[in-house]
Amino acid sequence: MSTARNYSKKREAVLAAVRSTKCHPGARWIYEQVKPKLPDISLGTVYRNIKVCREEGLLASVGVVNNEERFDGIVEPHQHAICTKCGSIMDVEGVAPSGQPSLSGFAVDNRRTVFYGICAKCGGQEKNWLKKFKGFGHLAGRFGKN
Amino acid sequence: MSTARNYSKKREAVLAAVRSTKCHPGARWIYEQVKPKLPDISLGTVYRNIKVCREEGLLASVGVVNNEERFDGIVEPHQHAICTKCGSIMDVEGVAPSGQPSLSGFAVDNRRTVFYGICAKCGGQEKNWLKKFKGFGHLAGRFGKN
DNA sequence: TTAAAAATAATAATGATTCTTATTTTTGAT
DNA sequence: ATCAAAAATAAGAATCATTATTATTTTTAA
Repeated sequence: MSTARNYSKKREAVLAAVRSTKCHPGARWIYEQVKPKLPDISLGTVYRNIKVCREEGLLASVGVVNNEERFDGIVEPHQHAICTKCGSIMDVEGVAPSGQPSLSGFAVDNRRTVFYGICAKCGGQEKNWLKKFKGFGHLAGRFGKN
Repeated sequence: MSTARNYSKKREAVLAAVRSTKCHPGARWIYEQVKPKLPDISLGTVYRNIKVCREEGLLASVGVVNNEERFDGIVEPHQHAICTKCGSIMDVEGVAPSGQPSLSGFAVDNRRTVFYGICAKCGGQEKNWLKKFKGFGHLAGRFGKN
């Protein structure tokens, strides 16, 4: 039972805003983008229209960065790399990981494969987790499966 | 400047709870797990100790499901598959995606590659996004990069 | 033109997470 | 063991993204 939709200038503007950028924006960015053009739009309307457009397959969720959900107007299958330092999200051209043996029976959403890490601009080298801590040794050690 | 740590029975219990399961739990699950053994523990303490253990590299964040962050006590490199329907998180054995051309310069955190999709138990077949909507055609079409 | 359905603004509510503060534990040195 | 400084904690307030509610305005089909 597909819900009937009416025309809405604000929904059009929300979708246009997401489609206008490659930054994979969140709700607040979209709101601030549309606000100058349609000053009486409310943040709730942005959220509601994001939801509607997702239901229609016009938008896809990319992931959550800093507790904020980010979206993509390009719904063709592709992957994403998310920098956990600056929060930027980049498109990744590459093959879908369908071949992975332990994914058998799992229907991968090819629009939602995410590589987290540090982007080139932010340094891109691994963090060094090895430190010394007083009184902490008893918790370390024995990583991995027993 | 590594902060000095003192021993804490509660921190030990939090870490033990995460290490005791393969379900990749969230804060609330950990809290409910530890609560019977240490009845005066508070949820805030769970959150704080998750944070501390992450700083020490003893725990890793796996991703966010239903607005809840999920963790893993196995910090050796491996990937995860997350079912967006039931919220279950499975380990994925497979190669790291370092070879992807568009990831050059991006330091992938090999503990944080996530495949979203539908698990076998939940159906595992693709959703059909193609529907008809009244008054919505003007928003559809022209997917992908202009 | 009109009435039902859909969309909206304003605002309240929710829920996960973080912060604050007074109190309790831990620890190293005595 | 004692003591004081540093660290950890409980309780609850605060934050912040997101969702729900409700009265009002738009859209649409007849």
